[in-house]
Amino acid sequence: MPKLVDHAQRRAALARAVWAVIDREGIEGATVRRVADEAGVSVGGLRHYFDSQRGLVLFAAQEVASAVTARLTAHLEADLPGPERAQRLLEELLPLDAERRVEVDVWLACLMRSRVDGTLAEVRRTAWSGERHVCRLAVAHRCGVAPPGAIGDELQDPLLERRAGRLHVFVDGLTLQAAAFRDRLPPRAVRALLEAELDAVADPV
Amino acid sequence: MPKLVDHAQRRAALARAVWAVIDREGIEGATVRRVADEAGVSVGGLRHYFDSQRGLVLFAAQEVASAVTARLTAHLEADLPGPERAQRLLEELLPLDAERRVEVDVWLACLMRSRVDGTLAEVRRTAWSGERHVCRLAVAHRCGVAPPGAIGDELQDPLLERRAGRLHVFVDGLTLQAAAFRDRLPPRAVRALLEAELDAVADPV
DNA sequence: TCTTATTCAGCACAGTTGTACTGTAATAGA
DNA sequence: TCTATTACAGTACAACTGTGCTGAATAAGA
Repeated sequence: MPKLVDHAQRRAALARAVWAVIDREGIEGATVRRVADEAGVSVGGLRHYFDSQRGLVLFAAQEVASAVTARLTAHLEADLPGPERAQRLLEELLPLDAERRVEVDVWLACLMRSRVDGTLAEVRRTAWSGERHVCRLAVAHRCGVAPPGAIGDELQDPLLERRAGRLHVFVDGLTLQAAAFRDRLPPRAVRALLEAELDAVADPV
Repeated sequence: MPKLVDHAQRRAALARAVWAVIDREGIEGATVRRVADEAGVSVGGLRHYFDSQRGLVLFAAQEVASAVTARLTAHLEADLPGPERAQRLLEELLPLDAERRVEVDVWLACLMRSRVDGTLAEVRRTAWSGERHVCRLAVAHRCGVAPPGAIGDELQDPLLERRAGRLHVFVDGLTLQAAAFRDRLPPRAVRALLEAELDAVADPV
């Protein structure tokens, strides 16, 4: 046998190449040839790990979810006061630096494509549930109430559950605007808007 | 000379064909051939009105802005109580029926592409300013203060100006979620969320 | 050392793409 | 009636696309 490559790690690296190409040329530029060039392999080599281009893009989208989830769990394991933890959690979803900007760009591109590409529709649904869960966690930590246990569990207080829904919409708007109108919404402004929104979440009990 | 066709009207009809194709197959499906098929002309016939595919897509995006603007001015000329006018104005930006859903899908697709297609970058900027203006108008009409005169003019009350910015983010989030997660956010829920947000805009003066 | 499964590179191929080009039918103005 | 111009259809072509295939280099296990 040859070098005996770590299959999962190799696929992850190729997914990062997809991110780089999408970041540079948009999702329409994410062709097998350009991704292969970006990763420094041939089309045949790429095809050894992904049997179709759709599978490649799908995996790249799933890797975005994985990367975000990893950072979120790290924040949840860290010892932080509730309000600050709420802010940090939601900031992980926003394009506040180069890394998260790429993730958001890839994610939004795949989100749009999921309308006509069925293979992406499933990851879109799970991402919505996951993001809603993060919003509920943020509301719970901001207000000092018990966080929901599993994904899909609503907050006990109906008012706070409603506010989590509103927060979800707001965070998505912040994501879209910060990604599409980068010049109008620099990271500082994004953080300030998010902070104000979290204050409003906890305002009158 | 032949039939002596109305050039502008013909271009508008072809732009609608672009909408239909993007709605059905996404922006990647908006090739000259498929648009020509949709419009019932040949590629040569299409090229007689648009000398490039990018120009075709650009015009289709501009036509979205035109359609929305036309409806907005109609609402502004109608005689309605302030709060209801505010709601109606913002509802024109949201995918609440089939027509507006197509517009939003086309717009979001072009917005994403504008990151890598310079010809779309300009229309993106003007759209942001226009949408911000609509949000300021909505806040002004909801709160009974003087609406801004020209696009770009801020609200006199800094608090209300800040709330217009927040409303802008929220409306974009609502647009994105309603378009991408149609099953989770039916039109009724979208309207309710918007109404609650407008109530919050006018809540404590 | 030999075998054999793994990791890739490279090419082939059919289909699609944007754009340029030619030809043709049609009609307004002379 | 003649002519020049407009509105298309159709074709051509080079570039690019995803995918299938072949084959070579590699190194772990016999």
